[in-house]
Amino acid sequence: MRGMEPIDIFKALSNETRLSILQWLKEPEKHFPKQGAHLPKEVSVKGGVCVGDIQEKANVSQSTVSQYLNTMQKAGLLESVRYGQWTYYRRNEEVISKLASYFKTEI
Amino acid sequence: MRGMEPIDIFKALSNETRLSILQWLKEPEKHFPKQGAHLPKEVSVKGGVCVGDIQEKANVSQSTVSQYLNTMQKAGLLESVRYGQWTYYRRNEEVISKLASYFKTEI
DNA sequence: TCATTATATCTAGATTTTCCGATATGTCAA
DNA sequence: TTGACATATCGGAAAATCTAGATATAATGA
Repeated sequence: MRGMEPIDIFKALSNETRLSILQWLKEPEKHFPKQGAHLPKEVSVKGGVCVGDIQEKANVSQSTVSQYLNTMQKAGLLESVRYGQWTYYRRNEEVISKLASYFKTEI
Repeated sequence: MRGMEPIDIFKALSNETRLSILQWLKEPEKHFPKQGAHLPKEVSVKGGVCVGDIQEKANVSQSTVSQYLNTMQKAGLLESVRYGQWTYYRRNEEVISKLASYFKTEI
């Protein structure tokens, strides 16, 4: 994780769907009831949701959601873990809380 | 001032120059030494800086800075006061602090 | 090995944003 | 009035972003 780039983060947040995804991932169990269905229970991807589940909820094409998630990851808002054929995305709380302080002090 | 629209705010912040303007206006006396030069001293436009001074510092065309300021005002980040032939822009601290709480609680 | 499933990447047309020069509007002072 | 100055708005070419379909990659299981 390189230094936070506020501009890239703001660009990532400048889209209704991407902003929603970030908010959904605050409470994955609430917004993605089937969460973790594919995971054997000894594996934990805490807070992570797979691309397909996010796509279904976001209601955009598969390529679009994949690109959205990539954009958000490059901005630092999300991180991903691959497990088998699934990629689980979750919030990068460290960056997000840095962003909140940036907001308070710099904006 | 209508309800805050986070997306519009993030769009407004997704530009290096606009973001700088917002930050410059945190400390106008520091970044705009000639601040208020046109104002008779009985008139106070506290924290406000005129378009020309902002343009000079931002180093973009007059029409561009005017549009930037308008964008930021529509997003709620700035407010303007006209005095004679000058328009003074300053931060809308109320909206900005609402935004900071929005950030903490919703993002 | 092969078919299937999940995700990523490539490509491109449509849409939006950027940013300027030109021009309009508004204010002041002579 | 008129001319000079400050700012706003208009119009448009270029650049960036959006979003999807097509295709590639990777993992799984039969």
